Amino acid sequence: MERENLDRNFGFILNDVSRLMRTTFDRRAKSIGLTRSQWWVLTHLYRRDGLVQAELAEILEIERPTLGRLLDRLEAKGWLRREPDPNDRRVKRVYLTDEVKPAMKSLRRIAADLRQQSLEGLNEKERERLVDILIHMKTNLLNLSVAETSKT
Amino acid sequence: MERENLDRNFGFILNDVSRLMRTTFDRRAKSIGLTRSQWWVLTHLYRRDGLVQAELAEILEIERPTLGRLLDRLEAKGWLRREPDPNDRRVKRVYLTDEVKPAMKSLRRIAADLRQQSLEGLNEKERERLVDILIHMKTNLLNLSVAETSKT
DNA sequence: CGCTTATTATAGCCTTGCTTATTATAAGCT
DNA sequence: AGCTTATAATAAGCAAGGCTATAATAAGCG
Repeated sequence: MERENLDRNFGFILNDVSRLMRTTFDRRAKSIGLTRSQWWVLTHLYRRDGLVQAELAEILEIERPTLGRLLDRLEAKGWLRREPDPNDRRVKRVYLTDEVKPAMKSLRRIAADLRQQSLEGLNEKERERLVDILIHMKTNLLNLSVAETSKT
Repeated sequence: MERENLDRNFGFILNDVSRLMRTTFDRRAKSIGLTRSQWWVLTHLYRRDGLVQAELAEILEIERPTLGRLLDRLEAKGWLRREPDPNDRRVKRVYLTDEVKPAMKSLRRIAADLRQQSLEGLNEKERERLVDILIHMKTNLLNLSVAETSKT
């Protein structure tokens, strides 16, 4: 009979939670002048500077053009520089500027607070459980994606 | 010490899962000519036709301008009509066209399959648990949102 | 060496989020 | 009735996803 309960359609609840986390983060980080996506880029570069754009896009699991425009905005605001690779002229490597370090601290604080607040009322076991389930789902979905878009 | 484990940053895993579900749905629904967001609009109208745009936006939990443009595209493709309300000339009511019904069946199939496939390998109890946790989180986040954006 | 294939970055276009501003109309109050 | 406030829809502008196409360059191979 497949009674569809719209209120418990988990696909959309997931979507809602994801959207709320993004918008809340962005609202709080607005004064710093960065969005969550931008922060995520900086976080990865912070650990590993000088990455090639294609590598970075791969790590972040976003498309290259999407990353390209993120970098445009970040570069325009002075958070990073793109430098040509001396060995491969197709390549540009991405380096953080010195402005980044002080901002990172505030952003990590924002992220940690938000994580804490969104999980309020859930015990440690439930939190672990949640992450396990999400990782499981992600694996399922990635397998589908690979199967359906393989350009053979 | 706050060792940040990027691979288990649940905020981004959540984001990834949500994005993968959206893109997978959209890929599969492409031949019908609808996106997941558009399908979600139609689904609600299907249950309750003739809604006022502002009500519909409220139900869908999206901003009015966002809904407005969604409706533009849906109307342009002939899935619905906007009609003026006879009692309140500010208002437009939204009605589905007859093309919708047959398409809904395929879309529900796509949604159900995707739900099934993404949850593959998780038992009933875990699925219930997941939805409970997500609803809990959504409540937490909505409370934050209300507190931080109240236009007093 | 020279031709073909692969790869990097980017431009361009589409969708869906958000915000803020504007216009038309209704409702409320003195 | 007339003025003020509230509400509905939309326009305009920004961000971040996706996809396809293109130019430059590298790599592979006959």
